[in-house]
Amino acid sequence: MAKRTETPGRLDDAARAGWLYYVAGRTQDEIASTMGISRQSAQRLVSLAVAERLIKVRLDHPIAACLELGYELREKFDLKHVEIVPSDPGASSTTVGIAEAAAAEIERWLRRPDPIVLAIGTGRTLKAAVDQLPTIECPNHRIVSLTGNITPDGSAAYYNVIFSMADAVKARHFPMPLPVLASSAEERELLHGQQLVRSTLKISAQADVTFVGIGELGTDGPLCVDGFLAKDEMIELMREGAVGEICGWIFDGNGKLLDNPINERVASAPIPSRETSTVIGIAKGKRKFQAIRAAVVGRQVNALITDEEAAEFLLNA
Amino acid sequence: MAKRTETPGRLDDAARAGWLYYVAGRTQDEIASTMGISRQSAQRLVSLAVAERLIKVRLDHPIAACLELGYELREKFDLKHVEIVPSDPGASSTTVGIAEAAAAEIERWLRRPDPIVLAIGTGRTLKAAVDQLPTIECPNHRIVSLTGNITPDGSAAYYNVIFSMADAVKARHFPMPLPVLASSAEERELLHGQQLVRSTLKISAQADVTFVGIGELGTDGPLCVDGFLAKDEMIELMREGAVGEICGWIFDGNGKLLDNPINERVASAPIPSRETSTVIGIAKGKRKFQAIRAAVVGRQVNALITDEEAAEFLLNA
DNA sequence: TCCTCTGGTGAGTAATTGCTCATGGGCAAA
DNA sequence: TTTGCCCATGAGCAATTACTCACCAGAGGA
Repeated sequence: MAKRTETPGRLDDAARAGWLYYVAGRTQDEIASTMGISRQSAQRLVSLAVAERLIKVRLDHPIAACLELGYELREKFDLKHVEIVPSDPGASSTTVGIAEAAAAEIERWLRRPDPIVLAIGTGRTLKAAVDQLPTIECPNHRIVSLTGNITPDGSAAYYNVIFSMADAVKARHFPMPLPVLASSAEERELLHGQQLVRSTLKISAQADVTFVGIGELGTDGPLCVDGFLAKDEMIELMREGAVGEICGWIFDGNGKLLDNPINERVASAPIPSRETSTVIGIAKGKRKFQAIRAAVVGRQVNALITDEEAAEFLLNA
Repeated sequence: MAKRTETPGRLDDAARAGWLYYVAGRTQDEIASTMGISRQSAQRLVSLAVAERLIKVRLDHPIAACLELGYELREKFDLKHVEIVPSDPGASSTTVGIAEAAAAEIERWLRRPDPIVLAIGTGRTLKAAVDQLPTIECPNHRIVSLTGNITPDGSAAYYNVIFSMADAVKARHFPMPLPVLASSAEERELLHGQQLVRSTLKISAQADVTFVGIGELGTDGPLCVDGFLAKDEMIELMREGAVGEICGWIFDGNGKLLDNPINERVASAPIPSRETSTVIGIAKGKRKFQAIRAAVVGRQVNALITDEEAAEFLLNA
């Protein structure tokens, strides 16, 4: 709140100093001498001009809107990191743009000198992101997959991204030698009891950063298309309120994991702690709006890479 | 001139860094670590953002002294609009400050919802102002150049600002496909008789608002430097009493257009009516004092954007 | 193929800016 | 008038930013 008793001329001086500093580009020393005051006073006037919002800065570039949205999202949902890429209204692709952004973010983590554990989920978006990665040598890091790499028919899952990642990144990789869905809760326990799986699960729990795609449900969503769930199972799930999934873990509109037989069969590692690590959800596109919102409000993720369109939805929803 | 070949992502990065620095108020160190680059690179991106004019700074406070001067000028010379910016005693630039103010004024006009015709002259000051414009969409407005865009040597005139304007502002633009000076009065008539030119001239006569630079004469003034007039022609003109020019139209100390062969060759459109529209002159600097005074007293303009120094001269002259 | 040139990088350093603290003047209340 | 408070001031110092230099990688031409 501006002081009522503010000397009337003082704001004027602040404006003048701010003008000389920001518009005319003089140093505070020069301002001090032309205004006949000490350097410190000039500094104070300049910062007063800023504090009183006399100085308006704006950025004339499309990115500005994205940064703005990102900032608001970070505040609203208490996220650790948000990245918004411009929407391309015409494009129907669910990966263009965010794949590059996600790749850049993955790369930033991998370039860290201190050893980290990077966990990674699955899905088309992540695959596209990983395909954007340059070759990097980072022998200190460990990369672990959260999801199994065996499909119901026994073949390797195409969208299991850890192998694509291994092509580009020279680091120790830990795939998950499991199907995505076990046939029963008991089978899952059995599988998770295996020595190899247990150690991989243990590593995944230590992840410093996790990249996951956020999947929408629906009979033409990835879980159905890729044959993990039958159509009637999907319909039943949606009737129970399910709106999205991460690594196979199905959650409702509030982002709570569903308490139902499917989730008991999910063989993926649990999503690493959102308390102690960064879990970055990656998704865009109208069909995923509800899933993204649920994942964020239910704190299945604590960081987000998405596009303008989805960001606006999240802010207004 | 910005490199066309600028790596496309680089300006994006610069914008991002600039936003983080100026809008979000982060330090360059923080920016460096969030963007995964070195501190020096972050600094470079920030300064690139400034250099490429992605960052627009504006002072949103009427400085009392300037307001006062503006009011007195408006009264004394019966002007429709006066804007005074602070003087920077040290600076030799003839554009710093008024360019931003002029850009703000142009923007105010362009943001009007009802369709207007905005006419624009030429010159370094106007160019600098237009470079400050953000991108605006205003399909309802028409923007017309008063001066030709062809130099004596046949190349496009650099300081013909309508093309810079077209980069920033999405509106219908009407350049003037003429030289600045015709070789003779007859040639001018011939040129002005062309259909295309006639329709452009007609639009310019309907201008709701006009922005023109006020040029000083002198052998190192713009008309000579840019090669429109030879030195001896200039000397002759000055002996006849010429002190300034607007769009090439040369006037004497009382602001009366000179009745001489040069003015008969000026191919620019006439300055739109000061009775029915707003014609804003933009100029500052000691060398232009006489030209500004003449333009104002002779009512070649009926509005003014200048600086404190010139305003004081006008009040005391 | 080699050379050159452009443009980017990191390091080091100088310049500039921001912060804290002790001081003192002005003003209102006692 | 005196007291006490507020806040502007200047100094010194820490943090931050800008600049220069030497070097490197890739593009393009001889």
